[in-house]
Amino acid sequence: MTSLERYNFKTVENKWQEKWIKNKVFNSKIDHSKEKFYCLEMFPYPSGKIHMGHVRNYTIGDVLSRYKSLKGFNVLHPMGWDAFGMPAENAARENNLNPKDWTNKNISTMKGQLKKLGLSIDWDREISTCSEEYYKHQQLFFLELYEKGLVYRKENYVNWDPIDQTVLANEQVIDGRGWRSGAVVERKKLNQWFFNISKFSEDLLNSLDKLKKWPNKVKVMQRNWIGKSFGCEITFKTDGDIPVKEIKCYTTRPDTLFGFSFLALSIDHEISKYFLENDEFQKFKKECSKTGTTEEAIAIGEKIGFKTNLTATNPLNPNQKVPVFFANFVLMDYGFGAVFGCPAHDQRDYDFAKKYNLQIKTVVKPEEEDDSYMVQNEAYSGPGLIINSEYLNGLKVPEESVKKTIEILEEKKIGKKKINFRLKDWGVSRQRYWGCPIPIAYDEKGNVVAIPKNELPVKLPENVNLNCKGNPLDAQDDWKTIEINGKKYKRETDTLDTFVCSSWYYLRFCSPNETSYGFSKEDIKYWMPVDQYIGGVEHAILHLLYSRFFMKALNYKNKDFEIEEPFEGLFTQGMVCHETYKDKNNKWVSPDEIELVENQYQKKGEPDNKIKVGPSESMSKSKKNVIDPENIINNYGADAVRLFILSDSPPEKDVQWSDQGMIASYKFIQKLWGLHNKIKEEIKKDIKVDNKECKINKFTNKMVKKISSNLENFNYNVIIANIYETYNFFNKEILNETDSRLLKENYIKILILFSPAIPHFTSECLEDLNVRNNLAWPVADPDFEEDDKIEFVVQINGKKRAILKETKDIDQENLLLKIRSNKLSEKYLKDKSIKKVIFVKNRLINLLINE
RNA sequence: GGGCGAAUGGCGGAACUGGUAGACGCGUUGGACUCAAAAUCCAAUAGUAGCAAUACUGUGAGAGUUCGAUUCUCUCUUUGCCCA
Repeated sequence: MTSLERYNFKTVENKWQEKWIKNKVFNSKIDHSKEKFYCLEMFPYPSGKIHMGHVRNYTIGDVLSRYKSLKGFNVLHPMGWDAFGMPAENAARENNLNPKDWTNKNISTMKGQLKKLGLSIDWDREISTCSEEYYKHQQLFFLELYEKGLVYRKENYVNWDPIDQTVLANEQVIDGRGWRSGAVVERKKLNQWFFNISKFSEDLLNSLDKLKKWPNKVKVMQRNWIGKSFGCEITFKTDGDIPVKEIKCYTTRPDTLFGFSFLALSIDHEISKYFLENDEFQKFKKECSKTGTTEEAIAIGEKIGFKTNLTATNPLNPNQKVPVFFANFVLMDYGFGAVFGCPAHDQRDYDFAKKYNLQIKTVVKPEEEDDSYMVQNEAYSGPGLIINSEYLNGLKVPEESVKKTIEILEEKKIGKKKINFRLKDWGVSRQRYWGCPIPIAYDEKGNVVAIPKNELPVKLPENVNLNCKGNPLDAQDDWKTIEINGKKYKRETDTLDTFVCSSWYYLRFCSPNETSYGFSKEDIKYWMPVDQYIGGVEHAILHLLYSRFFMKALNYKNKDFEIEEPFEGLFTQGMVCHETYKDKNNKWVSPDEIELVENQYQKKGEPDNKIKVGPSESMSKSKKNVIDPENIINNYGADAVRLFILSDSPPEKDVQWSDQGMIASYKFIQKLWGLHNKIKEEIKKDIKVDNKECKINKFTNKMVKKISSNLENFNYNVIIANIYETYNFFNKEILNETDSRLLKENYIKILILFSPAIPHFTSECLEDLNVRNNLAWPVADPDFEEDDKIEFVVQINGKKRAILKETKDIDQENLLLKIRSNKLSEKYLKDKSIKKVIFVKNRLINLLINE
């Protein structure tokens, strides 16, 4: 390529991508002489094509990986596919395909697209969760956890779609209806497999403190999710027409016990067995099943109750007897499925009490109110003092009151202190075909038997009819029926939640080819934990919590497994957003269907179809505000795309897609190429200039420091600004006579500094200068760190009045002398006395004078 | 309702542990090149006043600490996310 040609990104990028793959540049192996760095981005679901979110995620990870490699780390940077899941099953059903074929086709498309981005990935470690080589190990883990007692089966409520005969995930229920069938979703009880994640609640909570390199935001979310609460277990004495003498309940507010006005039970509470024959109760139960299973649905939905003939006695006030209800807002899996209602100080209880005309007694007042304070139109749940509660009166809410009341209850042997967690066990059963089969079978009586380990994997049958109702595996009689030791069994037909697959994939990357087990001890000992994990904040809770649980579960009763936390560092990147467009019919329109005519968007070729511009939102297919990365890469090149996606916003924040910004990045690469050729010409001239004050050395050293620190702190947008700054500097500096050797030396350093962001371009330039091997991250040279002259800010009474360029390390007296001999003095200091001088070395001087 | 964050030019954003606010980019304006346009290059670009030097105002609002606050503290407003 001659210097006059434009930079041909297609040729250059292709050339380097092929070279990198051919020479296995990014392949990693254990090397104990080097410090390792495991960089992992959340692996993609192979939905068809990559989207801009992927581009951003993987560019961020790639910049980091390349930087760490240049710093001398032994970097592991793998990629794989979260390949099981619903979309494959749906797409296969619609197009009459096999989910496996659909998935594999997508994987190959997306792999090609990722390669075009020039990512420094060790593709030899590629894994796919839908492959038998992967999921057989997962089945073994399942059995191991089962043996350790961390997996169990129980009946649980699910969202049931009566038309499709299938279980729906919460997000598949839209306005109470199935997303596909439109049928009103029911609550149904099904036998499901559970991972006992709640066993580790305390541990999952406490070890969050050890995760120093996690964003605080995510830790807070996980803490809230785990939801540790200090409360009290109280036993209420009951009377009535059924043989129940006491009911246990859990509360975090025992201090409001004098405001007790009803007891509410879950419809699944054990005493519901006395109401099996009661038609009214059955009707009520049906009514309850109409509200979804999510906490949100319960919170928003109307609170309804069913009054029993039982009464409960207030343990602190035996004269008070209150009614007992079944209520739809009480969940069986929180506490004991029973709560005591104190309407004055809990909004939910307040709404319920209003509806059923129950007593509302105020027992907490805000500090500034007097004792006659009464709760009016809404519950008061803030801090204050206890009132109307005999011996509890005057206690500070909540610091003293909760603790003190628990002590009293414990003394009276009515209740005891209890710690409760909101975190529930993880239901992993899914009634679907395209997932990892659960390695379990049942005998005729329904007894559970584990599939013998030597018969793993339990493979998914290949040719199934996906168009049947319910789980397709259920209809596979020949697959279902098996024989173990001559006895007949029926297989479990549920498959595992795909979150299980992604809970341990980072281990598999350490030993992708290990056949006997999911990973080898030696491999994970070297590579784990993941030093930097990068992905969307939308996984802040589930995926990250499940992965953390999986490590704890593998660790449990296993001395060999030494890893406690999978992800040492976490970075959550923001989304890629774009304006949304609607046409005159209020239909979403994609950005490439519109054109700008006289400052007004219209649909291409339809001048009367004006487009309404909506707010910028995260790119999504449903709103059509997507930009296809492949087109963009083809038009502008991977380096330009990488440059743009990094440049406009800090990586943790959302970024606005901008066509103009994209074009600017493309043009900038061209400008850089022009500069490269100018520099090359300069170097050829072999100029010798003896100049110790060489600006170029100072500048480069400053950039080494800046870019290194910006890389360390994920200030990737600032790095791009640094690159522009560097361009501006060299473009000017090149006009001056510069020593050729120094120019070359510094320019090579600069190219290395640029290389994490725009690797194809810099590789080409370095090769063009005959620089080939042993590239290492430059180190700032202390000789050139600072200028000899420093700009001092001169403030008079705190206001900036001038900037003086003076020698470094000048002291206060000498600087004052300089100021006195300056015209400044005439203007501001004449006839004034200096009261005080504030002197900050090598930075600023502030003179306080009398006005 | 509770928790965690955010607010800086026309726009995206920068500013080390309190020390020159607005780096860098986009956009806009003017100029060069061109028959013309595109592309490219050069210059200007927080606001107000001024020919200018310069002065004053200015980091959501209000207070406070300080010689000095975008940065620290308090109150408020708006807004995002999570939980209820």
